Amino acid sequence: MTRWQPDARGRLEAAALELFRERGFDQTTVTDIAARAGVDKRTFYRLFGDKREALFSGGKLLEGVLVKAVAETDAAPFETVIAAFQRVADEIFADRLDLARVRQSIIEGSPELQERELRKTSSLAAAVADALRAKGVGETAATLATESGVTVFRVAFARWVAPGCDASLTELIAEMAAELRAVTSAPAVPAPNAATLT
Amino acid sequence: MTRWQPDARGRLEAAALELFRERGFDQTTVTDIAARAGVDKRTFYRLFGDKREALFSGGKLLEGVLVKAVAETDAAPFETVIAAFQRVADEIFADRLDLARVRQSIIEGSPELQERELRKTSSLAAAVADALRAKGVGETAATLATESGVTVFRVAFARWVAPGCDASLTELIAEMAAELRAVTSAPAVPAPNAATLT
DNA sequence: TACGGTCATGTCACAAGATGACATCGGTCC
DNA sequence: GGACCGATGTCATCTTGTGACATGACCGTA
Repeated sequence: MTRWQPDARGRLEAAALELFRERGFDQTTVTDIAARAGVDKRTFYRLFGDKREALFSGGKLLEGVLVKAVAETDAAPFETVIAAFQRVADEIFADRLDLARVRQSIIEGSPELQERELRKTSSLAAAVADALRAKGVGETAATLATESGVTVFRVAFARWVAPGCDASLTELIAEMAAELRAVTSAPAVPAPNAATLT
Repeated sequence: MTRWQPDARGRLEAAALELFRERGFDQTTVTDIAARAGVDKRTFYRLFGDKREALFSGGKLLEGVLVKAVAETDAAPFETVIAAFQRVADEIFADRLDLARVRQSIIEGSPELQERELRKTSSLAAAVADALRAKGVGETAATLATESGVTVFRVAFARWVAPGCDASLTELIAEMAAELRAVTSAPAVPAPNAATLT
């Protein structure tokens, strides 16, 4: 039998990232991942629900920071969510651009991973909305502010990891938030020009 | 060999819906579905990419109506998307509330199906954003208006299928759009009271 | 009627994902 | 030492999903 391996979880995550990058997600079997990490396939499934989860372990950390930020911020719902994402951008993503790009390119190469990412995002949104409701924000407002905030973050994130972008994620979030406000503000009535803050 | 069956696709969709409702998604095998429809498992996989797809066949129709509506409407981006969803609500969903409820309850019972639904929604959004860009709407505005519109639709839809709701989907969409505008409008400056249309 | 296409389907085989049941090893507590 | 326990390995099995090939129905043509 193979000797016991410390930090099986970390080793498996690293092995999975490497293999997905080298051969692609579909071309990598769970047995391959386990072999590279020096553990059994069964151990992989005890630590991760399925093959995709090996790529999405950071989700819990993200959720924690986000929820905490929401709880601590005192502003209107949408502004609170935006501020929370900006905090996450600083604390978690700022110095991990390269990793983010690798992960993103792996995800883009597999529909299965795209689905999983959407679900993770959705679950994150649910947590944020809960945090907002816990502060007394109404049901509908909490949902809409959260979803809008998530949209802003997603678009900003996509720009951030796109090649040839030198802006910081935090800046991009601010820009996209402003754009979203402009786009959803009351329709310009047939009058000549409506004054909007830009 | 089993006799040939007309409309294999329709039979399989119906069989899948029945079985998912009776036993749940996980407890139903593709072989079960095929057997009830009177065809072979292999035929199922030729008509549907995977087990989940049997529940999501209407997506293409939806996308078509939506894109057409966007192309034909002449208004600001966000308003265009909202109007398009309202048209879909009238033309497709209005008289299918019961079916929508059954489908929804099946989806809620399976994480895999939730993932697939999110992807379908995402793909729908991409199509709408493309339609918007085709009308000359800028890249960012198209994305943000679309995502916001989709959010409005999703929230409205959730209310619509919730038990004890008697409003029409179209009305709910209008309400949620107004709410979203209110939530994302510029933050109330420290001034006493900001006037907003409610 | 016979012939040759083509298209959908059935049949068989199989890799990979995922899970349950059980054995085993290392350490811990008494 | 010996009982206990948690993490791991091993084995068996089911299900998903796919490739390769055979068959049978249908269609136009000679």
